Amino acid sequence: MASMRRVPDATVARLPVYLRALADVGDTTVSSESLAARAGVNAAQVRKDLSHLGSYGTRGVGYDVDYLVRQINRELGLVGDRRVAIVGAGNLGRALAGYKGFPQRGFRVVAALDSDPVTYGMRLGLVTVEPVSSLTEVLTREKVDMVILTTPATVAQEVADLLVASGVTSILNFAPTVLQVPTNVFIRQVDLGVELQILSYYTHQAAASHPTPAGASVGST
Amino acid sequence: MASMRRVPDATVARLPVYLRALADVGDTTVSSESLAARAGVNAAQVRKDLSHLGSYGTRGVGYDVDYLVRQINRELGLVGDRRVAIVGAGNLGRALAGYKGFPQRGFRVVAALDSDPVTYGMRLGLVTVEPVSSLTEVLTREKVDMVILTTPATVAQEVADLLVASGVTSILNFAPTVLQVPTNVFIRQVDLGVELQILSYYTHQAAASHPTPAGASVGST
DNA sequence: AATTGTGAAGGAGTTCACAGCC
DNA sequence: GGCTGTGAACTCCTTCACAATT
Repeated sequence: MASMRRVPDATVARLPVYLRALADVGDTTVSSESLAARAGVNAAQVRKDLSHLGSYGTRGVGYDVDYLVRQINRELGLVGDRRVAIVGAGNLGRALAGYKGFPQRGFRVVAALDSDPVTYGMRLGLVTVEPVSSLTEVLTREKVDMVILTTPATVAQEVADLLVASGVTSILNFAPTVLQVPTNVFIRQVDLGVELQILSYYTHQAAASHPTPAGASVGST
Repeated sequence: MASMRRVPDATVARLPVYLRALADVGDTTVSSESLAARAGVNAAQVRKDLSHLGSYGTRGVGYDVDYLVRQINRELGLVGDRRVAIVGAGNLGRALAGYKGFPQRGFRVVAALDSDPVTYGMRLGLVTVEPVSSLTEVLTREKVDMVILTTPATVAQEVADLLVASGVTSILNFAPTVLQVPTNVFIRQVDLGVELQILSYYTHQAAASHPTPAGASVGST
């Protein structure tokens, strides 16, 4: 049965991966087994995950690819384009402004802001860097849905407070800081240093078991 | 008791966060409560996590900050500097080459490679882009410990095969692809599109419950 | 008095295994 | 015969609650 609302967090985290995998299925239908292989998970997992969205498969056949893609997109709230602002125009912010993967998946970078006057007027991809002092105005003008935060850690909390005050409720945070925000604001944290450190642990462990370097591949979330 | 080897994955993923949090504790000791607040987790969680490394705290007092930092670093295998190569010198690869957070945490970018002749000789931070055709040679010459993969998705698997053949066992993959690698190779996947899509889900859900926009903050891993 | 370390309870996520359907 | 949907078993992770320790 479909409705018994609330999809588990772990499932939500995998739906985008299924979406990615479905993009290069040649056929019009796909089995849980085949989709699982492409997404790098267990087939039972795929079936359980998809069952949370409803009974969209056909026994003996599999899932209709196009239909499934539509259902997952709907569940993720990926309807029209999402409008994204990048706050912090350093190395990383500049690279993300031009990242092809965003427009491909429906995320349009519509503004870039920084606190350093040197950057004002710089062109990043399709937008021009504006002063962070006009934050609220820019967010309103560009109808921003979500913010990518790429400031130094030292000012990240301060900027986050401003964002919250301006009504932003979705932040993808690259600053290596645990942001304090109200509970109605959603944060996803990406810390590249942390990723490398975790990787370091597993590599180190595998190396420690000298003779047999057998280990397990480590996923993400 | 300390040893009953094997620290749970969930704990490993939090150790770097504790490390980050410990960096700006002013005092010489810290309580699980205080550390938990800084790291954004529950105090019992902190205690259980740290108990996996051994009994390094003092009842009634807390944990000695310096000592704890050393123990966590040791557990993560963060001893000397780690040598990192960036494969794929596009937008993202170039930005990561100059990312300050890496050297700060002991990750030195010692090489950059790309398949496009236009990029050969380009200076990224401290290194010069070399052709991916000399991959094996460069990895050996620079004693590379881990690779950051920032190629387009289309060639990511192909390049990963090359890396594996050259003996690389740690890959931080930014390409939106599930890489097929032997079990002795460790992969961490960072997919920026996926992060935004997950964020989109929670935002969308919160918006759907119209009148009361109360939600929960979403962590990362 | 304060705070750790941990057994036990509780919750979440995964995998199995098979009935049910095409 | 092939494949989904799902209850049940299992494993992993989190939180509670308190005895042990300084």
